[in-house]
Amino acid sequence: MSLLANVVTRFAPSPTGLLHAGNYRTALFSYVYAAQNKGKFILRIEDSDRARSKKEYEDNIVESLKWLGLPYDEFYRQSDRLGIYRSYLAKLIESGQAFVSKETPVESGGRTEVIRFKNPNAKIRFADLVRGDIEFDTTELGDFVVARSLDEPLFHLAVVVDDHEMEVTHVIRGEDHISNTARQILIARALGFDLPAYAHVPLLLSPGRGKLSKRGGAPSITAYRDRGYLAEALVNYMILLGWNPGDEQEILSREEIVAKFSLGKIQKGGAIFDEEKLKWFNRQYLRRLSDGDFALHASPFVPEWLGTGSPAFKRLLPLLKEKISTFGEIAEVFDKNGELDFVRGLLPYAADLLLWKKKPEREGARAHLAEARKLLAAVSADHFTAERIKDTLWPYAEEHGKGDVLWPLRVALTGKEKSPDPFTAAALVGREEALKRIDHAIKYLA
RNA sequence: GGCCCUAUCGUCUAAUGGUCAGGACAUUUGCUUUUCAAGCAAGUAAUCCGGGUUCGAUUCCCGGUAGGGUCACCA
Repeated sequence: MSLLANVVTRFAPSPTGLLHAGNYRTALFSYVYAAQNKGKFILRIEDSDRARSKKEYEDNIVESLKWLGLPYDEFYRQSDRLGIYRSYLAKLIESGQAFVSKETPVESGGRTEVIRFKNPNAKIRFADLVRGDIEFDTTELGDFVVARSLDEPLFHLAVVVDDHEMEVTHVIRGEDHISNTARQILIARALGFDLPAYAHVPLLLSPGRGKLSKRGGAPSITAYRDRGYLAEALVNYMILLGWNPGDEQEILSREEIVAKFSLGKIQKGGAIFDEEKLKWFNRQYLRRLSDGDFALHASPFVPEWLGTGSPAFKRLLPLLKEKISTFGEIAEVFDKNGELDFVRGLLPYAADLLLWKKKPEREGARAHLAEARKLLAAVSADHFTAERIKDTLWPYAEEHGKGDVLWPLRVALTGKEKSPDPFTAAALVGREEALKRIDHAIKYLA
């Protein structure tokens, strides 16, 4: 990959709502492309619509980028740059390429004049880095509005001025901007600017194949964080939506992504965001975490009675690591009726649950339980590990039928239809508690 | 509706003017120390349709169809 000189890309969202994965995927493309070329990545808040823009959304954008690990080199806010737009607007008017237009207000109290761009009605053609040549006849656009007044520039004017002033070389954005490009090129030409390269990436689609949108129920990026997804997993999944390195590798480190990325290999069709596959990626990343990092990420979801510092959590950790796809699931497994809440205490269960459905014999179950108890009692508290317990019980279980012995034991220990194996369960609750629960089950069956 | 864009398994995608059209997720089945999950193994599953060009097209061209985007004093 040859290095392009002075690459500058930007992510230019408007803070009018919480942004979703589709928005951040284009940010990711921009970031990666800049990083690959050792260029600059700019965050520009497009808040020229003052009425709809909110600081909280801007904060969320900054927070999301930080979480995803997409640091920007420069930060701008359009509302801080009104003077700049004003001077360019004045230039356009002076040269006769824009004019103040008298309007009849559509609604009462509406504006009576706006600034319109004098459309030369040209055919615009540009080479898109993703989709090739695109041609537009701008005649149909008419003399479009570029500002409400000198101090109230509109989107197209602000974008063109900013991209020029910030020396943006590559405009990487969603394909919903394709038809805006012609207008923006017209303005840039009028101002005598050099044009940036354009790369319009396909949109992310909802499962219903519509554009991913807030209204369509698309979660914000911070919602994924709050549900216990790993940023690296999300980034890995997002970069593969509409792009791939050309081989069959799917798990890609940040370095590999930056090294292998290429605008030309971006897909032209839209891609559906599939949460199932995201979960799979998350599981892959989650399993590679060290125990310390795992505990750190798990912490917000671990119930208070457990705590990540407890010995109990330490024992639970390997189990959790293979059981969950997202950290949010930790809260579920420890919930009442969750798979692992037996660790906290035994919930009432039906005596019949102790009977293995393939051979539901009360007496047999009772006898096996009694024998298992005897074997278990022989293991000292110091050696009460899943491995040791298994070694102790295994020969007996083999001899008398694994299901016959193990099923009742597991239910006695956990009170649940679904749970970890009885050896692990016993180790998890500890020797005293395990014996107590087995005693309880034996009485229960009497 | 005008304009623009797109089209490979259910989903994300790979590949090629000649391949058994490959991989991953999901799904199905089997295996693994009782259950559930995980893991492992195997299986099902795709080139939108119609014309051309060509010895040969999923690949190139045209048309159709379908889907998406956009048509603001929003961005």
